[in-house]
Amino acid sequence: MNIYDISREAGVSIATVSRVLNNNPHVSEETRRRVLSVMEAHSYVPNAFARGLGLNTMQTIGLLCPDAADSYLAAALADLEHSFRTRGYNCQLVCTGREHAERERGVELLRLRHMDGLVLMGSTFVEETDEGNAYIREAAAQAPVVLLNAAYPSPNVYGVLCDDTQSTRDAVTWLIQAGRRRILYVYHSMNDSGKRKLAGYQEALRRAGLPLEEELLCFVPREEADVPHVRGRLLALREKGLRFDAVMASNDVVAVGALKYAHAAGISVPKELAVIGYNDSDLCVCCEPELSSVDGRLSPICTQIVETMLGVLQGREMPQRIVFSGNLVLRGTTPAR
Amino acid sequence: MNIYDISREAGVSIATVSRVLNNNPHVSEETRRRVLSVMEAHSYVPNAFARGLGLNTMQTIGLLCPDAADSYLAAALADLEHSFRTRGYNCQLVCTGREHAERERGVELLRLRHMDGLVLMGSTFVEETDEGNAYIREAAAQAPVVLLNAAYPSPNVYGVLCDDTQSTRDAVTWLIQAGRRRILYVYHSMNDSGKRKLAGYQEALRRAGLPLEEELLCFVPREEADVPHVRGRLLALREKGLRFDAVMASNDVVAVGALKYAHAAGISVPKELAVIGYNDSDLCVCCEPELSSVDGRLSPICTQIVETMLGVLQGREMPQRIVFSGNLVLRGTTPAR
DNA sequence: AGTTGGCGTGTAAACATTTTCATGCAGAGG
DNA sequence: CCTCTGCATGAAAATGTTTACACGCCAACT
Repeated sequence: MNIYDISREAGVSIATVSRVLNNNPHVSEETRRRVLSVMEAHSYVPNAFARGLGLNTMQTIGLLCPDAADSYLAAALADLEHSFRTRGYNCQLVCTGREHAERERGVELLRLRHMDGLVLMGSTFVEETDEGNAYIREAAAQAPVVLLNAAYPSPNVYGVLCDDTQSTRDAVTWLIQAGRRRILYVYHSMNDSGKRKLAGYQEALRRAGLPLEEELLCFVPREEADVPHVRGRLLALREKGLRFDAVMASNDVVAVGALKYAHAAGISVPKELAVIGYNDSDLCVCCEPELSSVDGRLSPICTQIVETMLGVLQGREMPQRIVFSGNLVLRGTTPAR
Repeated sequence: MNIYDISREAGVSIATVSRVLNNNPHVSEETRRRVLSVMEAHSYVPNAFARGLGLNTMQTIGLLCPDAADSYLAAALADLEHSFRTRGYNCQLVCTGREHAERERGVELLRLRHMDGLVLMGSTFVEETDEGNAYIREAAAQAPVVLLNAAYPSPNVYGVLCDDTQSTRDAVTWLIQAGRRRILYVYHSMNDSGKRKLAGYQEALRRAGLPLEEELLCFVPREEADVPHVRGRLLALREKGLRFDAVMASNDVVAVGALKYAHAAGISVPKELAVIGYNDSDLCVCCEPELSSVDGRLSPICTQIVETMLGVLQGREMPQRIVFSGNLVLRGTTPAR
């Protein structure tokens, strides 16, 4: 069943059928009805590929996700896909992993499958050097690129993000005002977002007039950023005599590791140790006590990503960088004040 | 840049260029090299839509996911996408939600976007009645449909699943052998998989000669299948005087709710209350004590789904139903024996 | 020497749309 | 009555591939 069969049966030309298909107003009501009824009768669906060839688009957005199993990114995935679909776009999922080569290969699909735009999910995609980000610029030369919680100033590249510096600064400042003085910062990544968070931690201490102690910075490589590893790591630090009365974590999983550490070491939370996570994920409410965390505003970020992408695709001028401010969500792992 | 430009510049016909593109062996080494170098020079990429039109496929699989934010499905998503991509297929993500109409609309995209196959992620998709599953049969008339952890006997529909009955039976039997007699079954869904799990619970009791007590079946509607709701629900049951020494849960989140209940009620786990979850998700190791759970074999299931799909697409005969048996993973919420 | 077969290559049709331009017709205005 | 305008419609070109078929050439048989 193609447009010719329909046109023949309806006694019109294929141009008219096409017009009906595309809701072109230059068709008489009667003709439109006749054509539609023939389509209905054969439950005709236009060929997507031919349409793509003619229009040079199949209304597809590529969602590049370093790890769909990560709860933060999974939530973003669900949100983005749903919003794009209700706006008439479908999403191609590409789980790239975090290696440069993998990400580059993922971006390649933009060209190979001729997508209309790309969403790079997470600041994993943005590297330190300009050469490292060459692949983003190349992609942006083909179609608009929108970054989730990251920014990279370059033509046709847009960033929608949470002000991680402010959020982390606020959280750490809260801890300081609650009387904590030795705040361990446990972080799992030094990508764009990771750096912004660290800066926030440092700013908070500086503003409070506290010293920046090197030994209170605890880096955990991403592969070891799981609960048992973090727990073990903190236990080891304690063994070595390090003392701290609060933990600021770069994500919720790491924070849970800190809670586990406290439990293992017989340290009471939040009395002896306060803990704040990041992302306000489902995990928080599963903890005992429930985990205080920073809400990274994922939902408004996703909404804005879709808005930005569609705006650019419609030729509108869009801001290249949109920042939301995070909120501290207090629960059981921070003391009452 | 199209195939004509390349052919002109390389001094060959478009057929030859196409042959080079498709690794057709009927091209002399010299010609192939010349064509390739011209392509390279212009960094030519064949038009995906035209190719789709010619070949009647764009090597795309539709992944229909009721909820990408669900950790079980998110893990499956990552696994499936990666496997399909390494096998040359790309994935279209569609987050359908669990409503019948939404799912039906998702399946519609199979036709509209001309995908090569559909993976329905979760037994949510399979309904009780044959009329309810009409949309699956219609989809299967267009392209192969593979169900994740569900089965529906119909032509061109394939199911890859975990033997939930056996797994649940084993887990409950373990609890019985550990001396527990009043085992509360908390479940959040009565779809295909949910029913199989419940059957396993009942079988275990029957085989052990224990009575099936209606009051020990605790159904929690899906919308309330989160930690605080389950916790509240169990507290209410306790208020009403119900006593139980173990909880078998239909997923890990529900199990965490039971742990929270125990904590709130001052009940010690696993001494006074044993808890077993389902799916062996990341959550397990975040609990205190760590959650014992049933490994639903998601990874081998995903691998097999891809295998089945590709097999069918290559015209091979594939089994319509493949079952893996689950494993009980014992951690801290079950007593030592 | 003539036939056969295989291989490299080219021609042209097929794939199913969209879109531009032309055409015919009806009604309005001079 | 003629012209002009606007609208419904159609013819044909354009989109960029794949592929069936034909052709010519050379080597290997008969």
